Amino acid sequence: MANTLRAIPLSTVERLSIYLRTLRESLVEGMDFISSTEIGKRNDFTAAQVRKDLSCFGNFGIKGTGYQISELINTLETILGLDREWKVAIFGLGKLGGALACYKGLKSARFNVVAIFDVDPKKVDKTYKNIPVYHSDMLKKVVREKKIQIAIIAVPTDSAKATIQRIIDAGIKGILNFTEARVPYPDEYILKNVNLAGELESISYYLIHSDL
Amino acid sequence: MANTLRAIPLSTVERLSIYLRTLRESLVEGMDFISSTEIGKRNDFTAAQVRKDLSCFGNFGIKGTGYQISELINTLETILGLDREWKVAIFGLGKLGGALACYKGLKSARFNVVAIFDVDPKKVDKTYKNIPVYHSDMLKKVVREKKIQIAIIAVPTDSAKATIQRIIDAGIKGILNFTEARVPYPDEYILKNVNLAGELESISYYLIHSDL
DNA sequence: TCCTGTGAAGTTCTTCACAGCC
DNA sequence: GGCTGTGAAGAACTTCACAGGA
Repeated sequence: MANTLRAIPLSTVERLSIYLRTLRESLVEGMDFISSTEIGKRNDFTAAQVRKDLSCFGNFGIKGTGYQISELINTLETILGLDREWKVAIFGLGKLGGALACYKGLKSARFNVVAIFDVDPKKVDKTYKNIPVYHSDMLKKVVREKKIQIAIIAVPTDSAKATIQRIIDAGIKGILNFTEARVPYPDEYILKNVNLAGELESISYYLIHSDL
Repeated sequence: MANTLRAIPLSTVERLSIYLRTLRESLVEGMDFISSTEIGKRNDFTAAQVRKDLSCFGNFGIKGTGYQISELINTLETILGLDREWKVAIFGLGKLGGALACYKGLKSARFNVVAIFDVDPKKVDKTYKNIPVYHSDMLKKVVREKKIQIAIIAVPTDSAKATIQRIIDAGIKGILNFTEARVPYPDEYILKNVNLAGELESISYYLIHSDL
């Protein structure tokens, strides 16, 4: 059954993103319908997992046939909130911040970078790839005026904690953090950490512990 | 009890990285011992979780006192394989690849970028930040000569699948993939995906579904 | 007293297996 | 025959709660 927004696990939501990518890919390949088995095969999930995930939100499939691809794409985009434009700000115009500002995957997925913040006088009050660069002191004002909803943190480690705190205080509820700083945040916020060092460290762990 | 390398869940390994960061931080603060409660508090885990994770690998704590910080740092570094140098290659010298090549967190954690691969004649056969840049055709030869163990993928989407396949064929067993491509890989390999769009999509999901 | 280490209990997530429909 | 949707079973992970040592 369907359509509750209660208690969907994060892992399910993350898989929806992956299913969506697979659906777009198979649409490009000219397919009309796709089965849970095929979605699973392309991503190394079980078919039951795929069906269970989708059934959290409704009955989208046709028995004996599978899922109508273009329809399911629309459905998943709506579920994930990709049917609207999100206003994103990047904090820190270093190498990583610059790379993220240029990243094609963002714009194409309705994540629109409308502001960059930095503290370097040489960077501030100019534009970078047509995106205005503001001094971080302008945070609250710009966030209010531009209705920024999502922050991406790519500042140096030593200023990360303070930056995140100010972003929380400014009321930006969605935060993607590329730094190592960890900051407590209110329940109604969502803060996700991407930890490059941590990823490599678990790779290192498994490389030395997979005996064989 | 202790010290089996059986069946440690990925989530435990990933938390070890986080504990390690916390330990280094508290060492800098001048602490000698730290309790599971304090480690938990700084990262939003329960104390029992911290103790259970650590107890997978041995009895490192002192009852009534906690964990001796510098000792536990050494222990975790050994467990995670950070007591050796890892040779890393970056594939794709675009904005992201360049940012990763410069990233301080890598070198300081024993991940040494010893080669960059690209196909652009303007970039190949030069150095970038003192790291030699090779044409991707040289993959097998360079991997063998430099004993590269870990690959970071930052190539454009359309060449990603083929690149990853060639890296697998070349026998690099640890792969960190920043592209959207998904490729099946042998069991003894470890391939981790960092999906920026996916992270933002789950933020988007929770922003619209946290009623309140 | 304080804090660890850990069985047992509890919770959450995944897979199984099959009824029902195309 | 093929495939979905789903309750039930199973597996995996987390928390509880307490014995025991510093």
